[in-house]
Amino acid sequence: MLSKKTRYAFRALSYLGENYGKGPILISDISKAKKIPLKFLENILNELKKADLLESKKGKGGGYSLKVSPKKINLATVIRVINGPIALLPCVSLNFYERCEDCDETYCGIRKVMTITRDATLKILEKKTLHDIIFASI
Amino acid sequence: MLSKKTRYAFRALSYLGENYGKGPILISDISKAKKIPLKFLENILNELKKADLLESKKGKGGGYSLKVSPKKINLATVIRVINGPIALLPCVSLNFYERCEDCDETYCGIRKVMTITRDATLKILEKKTLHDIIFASI
DNA sequence: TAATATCCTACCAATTTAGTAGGGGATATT
DNA sequence: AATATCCCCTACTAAATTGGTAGGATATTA
Repeated sequence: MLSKKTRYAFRALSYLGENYGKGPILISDISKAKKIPLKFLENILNELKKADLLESKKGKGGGYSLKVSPKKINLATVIRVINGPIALLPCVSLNFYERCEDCDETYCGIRKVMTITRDATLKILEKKTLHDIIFASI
Repeated sequence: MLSKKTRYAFRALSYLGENYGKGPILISDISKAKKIPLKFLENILNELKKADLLESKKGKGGGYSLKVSPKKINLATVIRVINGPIALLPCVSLNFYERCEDCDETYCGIRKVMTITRDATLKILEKKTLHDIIFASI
């Protein structure tokens, strides 16, 4: 399950995507529009910025904006930044790999299935972008 | 990510699958063979029993055994019993559905993607069985 | 009735989640 | 230069979840 924080991230990014090209957007605007607790949102946007998905500007006229077009931000990237691994087991994660104790990976049946599952999931989440979720309703 | 408990469940079920048809197996045997803390395993097996995947017998000569053949126990079922929802959002879960607040499901783009993801995942996890993970190495 | 083995209730420490509080620092305007 | 604006950073906290442990109750067999 994705955390509430991740769902907030998607909603905030959608708002920024809808306003892409219009200059910096205030945290407080996003907070109001998407009903996300302000200080929590501050934290989320900052993490997305550190992950290079957003850029920010301080002072009057400042705010956050997408660093690249909504078509270039895929959902797998967002989930990894805010939620963590996409795979169901650490030993099949591409970005957060951790070895299993007491398990020979070559012969582990669970690992084989979880690898297939990971690939199927990634095929979708890496293809779908912010643009897709913004304009899904049309 | 699947919990440690779920991974224990898979390992315990694999052991029971390997010994299918041999009568009741002791919790302590599974615990030793698969290196799972005894009392924790007790709890896990009991939950699997309540979910109708195992049957148990008390007293001397007792223990746990699979209620049906390893070919009839799919991984999605096990995950749902021990880990919970398979979907990435409650609003797209088939077995643990919960409505989103502040979201029109008909037009929610995130929901659409997460539905596709869920279906792709289930297609694999509902098809793969205990038998598959036991004999994956061959 | 004694031994065996599961079942049940309750507890516990560590970690994660979902925030809140408050000030610091950069920027723009007046 | 002063001030208002707005992001940035550190620290704290309550509640829930995770990963167990302890101990006795209950059922079964010999």
